[in-house]
Amino acid sequence: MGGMEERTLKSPSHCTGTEQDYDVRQWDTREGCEVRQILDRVADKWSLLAIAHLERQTLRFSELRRRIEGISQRMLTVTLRQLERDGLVTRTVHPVVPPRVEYTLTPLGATLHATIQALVDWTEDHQEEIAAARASYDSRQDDLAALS
Amino acid sequence: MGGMEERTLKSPSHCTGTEQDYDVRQWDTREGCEVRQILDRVADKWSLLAIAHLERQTLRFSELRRRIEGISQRMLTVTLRQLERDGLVTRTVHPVVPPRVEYTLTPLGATLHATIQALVDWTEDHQEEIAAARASYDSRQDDLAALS
DNA sequence: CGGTATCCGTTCTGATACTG
DNA sequence: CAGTATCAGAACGGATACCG
Repeated sequence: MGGMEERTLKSPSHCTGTEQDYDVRQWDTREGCEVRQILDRVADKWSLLAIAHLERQTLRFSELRRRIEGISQRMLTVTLRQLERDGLVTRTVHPVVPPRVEYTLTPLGATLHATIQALVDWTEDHQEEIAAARASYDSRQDDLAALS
Repeated sequence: MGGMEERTLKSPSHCTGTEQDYDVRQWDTREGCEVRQILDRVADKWSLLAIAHLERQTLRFSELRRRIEGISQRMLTVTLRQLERDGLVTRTVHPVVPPRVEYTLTPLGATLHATIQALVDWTEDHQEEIAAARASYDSRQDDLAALS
């Protein structure tokens, strides 16, 4: 999703500008819109998983890596750094050898967890409907293609 | 995010496989996991916006395009096709000239709207905290860099 | 109007190698 | 252990041109 090189904090507030007549207007695409930017981060695949796994427990880097199956070391590092920067995760380095680095949700991160869980729950609850819809759509497409 | 060329429906169910001892296990990264795949789609930037704008109203292609500022014609088409395939959006073609194509949320899509809105609301509610966290993190980084 | 097809630069991501 | 650095391939996404 969005890059991470922007450090433009031009319009920190609600992106009100050219008014439109819908309640979705606060979070559309305008340049410098904070909400959209944060949403991109928060709706990110790996971020979602990391936050979910950190619920109510502190985990080490390698523990997280094992739990989030399929994530590369690089992506886990990048994701955790972003979450740390956003104040959603705390990173604690214990000055021992070998190094021990622990990650925890901040209170802010904890509040996000519930919301994320709702999205995950929705997905679980409706996965069969979606799979069915896809199968149906695909077979219709196949039928159309067969007419050629 | 995820590509759209996979039509593998190998494990349509809950991704239970190599068991792990956490409640997040149902939606991790294993190959063929439906939940993760759907989540990627649903958490997509443009999908979110499209669904949000379609709440309680039918919109034409061009209307959607105007409302979702910054989306290209191609991305809108791609997004709407995905949502249609997933059974979240209905596409109705009126056989008139010039063509008139209308999009509506399906009942399934409507149930997703509430969840998405919760995520958006969270983002709006906490955007200042996040902006502050970022600023704080960045200045700390700058301080560190200054020591070189 | 509502697309589709194509080209192409940008971003993302995984693999690999190396380090304190 | 917990990274960082680098590189290459894949995916994303915009611009453009064309069509029913």
